[in-house]
Amino acid sequence: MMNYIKIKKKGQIPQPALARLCKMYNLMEELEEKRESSISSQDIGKRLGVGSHNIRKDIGFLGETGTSGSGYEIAKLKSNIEKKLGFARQRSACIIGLGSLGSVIMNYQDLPFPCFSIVAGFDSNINKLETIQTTIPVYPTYEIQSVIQRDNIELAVITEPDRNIEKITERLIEGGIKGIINFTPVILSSDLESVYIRNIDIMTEFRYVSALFTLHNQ
Amino acid sequence: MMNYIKIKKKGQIPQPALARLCKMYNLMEELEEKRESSISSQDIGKRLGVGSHNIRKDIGFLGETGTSGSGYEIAKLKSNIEKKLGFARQRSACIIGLGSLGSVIMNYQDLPFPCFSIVAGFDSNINKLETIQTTIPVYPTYEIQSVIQRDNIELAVITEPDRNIEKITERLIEGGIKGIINFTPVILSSDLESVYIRNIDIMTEFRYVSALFTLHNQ
DNA sequence: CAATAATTGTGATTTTTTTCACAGTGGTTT
DNA sequence: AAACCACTGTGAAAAAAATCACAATTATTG
Repeated sequence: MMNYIKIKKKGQIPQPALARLCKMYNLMEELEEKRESSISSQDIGKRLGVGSHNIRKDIGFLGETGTSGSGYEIAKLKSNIEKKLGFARQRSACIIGLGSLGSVIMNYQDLPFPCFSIVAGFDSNINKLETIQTTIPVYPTYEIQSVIQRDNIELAVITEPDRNIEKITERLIEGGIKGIINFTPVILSSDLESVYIRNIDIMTEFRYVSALFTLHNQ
Repeated sequence: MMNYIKIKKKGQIPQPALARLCKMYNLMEELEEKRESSISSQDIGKRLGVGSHNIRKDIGFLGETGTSGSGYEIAKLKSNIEKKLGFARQRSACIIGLGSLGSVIMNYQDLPFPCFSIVAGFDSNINKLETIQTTIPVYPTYEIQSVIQRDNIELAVITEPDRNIEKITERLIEGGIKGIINFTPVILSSDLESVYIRNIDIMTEFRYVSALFTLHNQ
C-alpha cells in the first residue's frame, strides 16, 4: 500500500497547547498592566507551572517568533494570541439560570478585558424574572430561540439545574448557538460539529482534588 | 548499559483516567437514584462523551472487573470508585472569600452526596464577617492557620481575588492544608509535593471556548 | 569587538494516552 | 445443551503530547 505523508491541518493547535495559550494571554494582560516589556519562556513557564520547552512549542503554534537572547515582547505576544485565537472580537453571550452562580458570572464582565459581553438572561421561573435586579434584559426560557437569533448570541452559559435542560439545549441549538458552557451536573452533548459544549461540574472538580489527595497520601 | 524493565507504580492511575472516573462516579450516583442495576461500558461512554474502550481501561485501573455479557453492576462499580478514590471518607473544607462565588459553593454542600463538608469561612474584610448570614463560623484571614489546625481542615477553596493571596496561601500551607482549589485569576503554585493546587479561572474557561469557536469557524 | 551569557526554535526522543482488535466469558435463546 | 449474542479485559498499535538536546541567534560584558 502506498504511503501518504500525513499533514496536520494547518493552524491546528493541540487542545492542551490552546488551554495554555489562554492562560498565557491572561498573564500577558497582567504583565502589560505592570508595564513589563518582555519575558522569557522560562519565566512564563514558571508562572504557569509548566516547562519552558512547552511554552516555546506552544508559542510556535502561533507562528510568532521571539527574539533569542531577550525572550518575547509582551505586547507583541499578546496581540498575536489575540489575533490567532480571536479574542479581539467581542462576542455576545447569555446566561441561563439567574441564580447565584449566574450573578457571579455576570459580575465577571466588569473585568478590564472581557472577551464576552453578556446581553441577556433567561430563567424558567417567572417569579424570578419579575423580581430580579439586573442591568441586562431577562426573558423566560421559551423565548430563548428568538432572542438568540435577534441578538446574535454566540455563547450560552447554563448555571442552574433545571428539569428541562435537554429542552433548553435544544432551543439553544435551534437558535444557532455556537458554544455552551454548562455548569450543571448533567453532561450535555451534541452530535452537531458546529456546537462546542464544555461541561464544568464544580462538584466533580472537588471530587477530583479529593481523589488526588487520596492517591497521593496512601 | 543495562536494561531495566520499567514498572508503573502499582495503583497509579493516569490523570485523565482519574478525571473520567470522577465523572463516572457522578453518573453512578444518578443511576442508583433511578434504581438502575447495571450498565455497559458503551452506555457509560455515551453518557460521558468518550469511547467504550476508554471506559473499560479506566475501570481496569480500579482492579474491578465487570461481567462479560451484562456490563457493570452499578452499586459495585460505585463502591469500588468510592473505595479506591477515597470518596467514602468525608473531608473538611473551608472557603476563603465570602462573596457570591463563596455562597454558591457553600450551597453545593446541600447536595445528597457530599464528599466535602465546609466547616469554616474566612474573609479579610471585617465588615463582611460581621454582617454575613451563614450557618458556618467565619473568621478573619489572620486566623487561617490556627483554625485549620484546630478543625483538621484538608481543603481550601479560594473564591475571591485578594491583594494578599500569596500570604493567604502561605498561611494555608503552614496550617497543613492538603489541597487548594483556586478560583482566582492568579495562578498559585507550591514547591511542596504534599499540597495539591488546582487553579480554575472562569474567565480563562470562557476564553478557551471562544478560542475553540474561532479555530473551528475559520 | 571578541568572548560570554541568555534565550529561542525545532527535529528527535520519550512518555503518555487513546484507540484498536479480538480472544474469552457469561448470559440467553431455541 | 449447542449456538448465539452482548459484553468485558487486555496486549498491541497508533496518536498525541511532553521533554530533551542543541544549533542558531541576539544581547551583554570586559
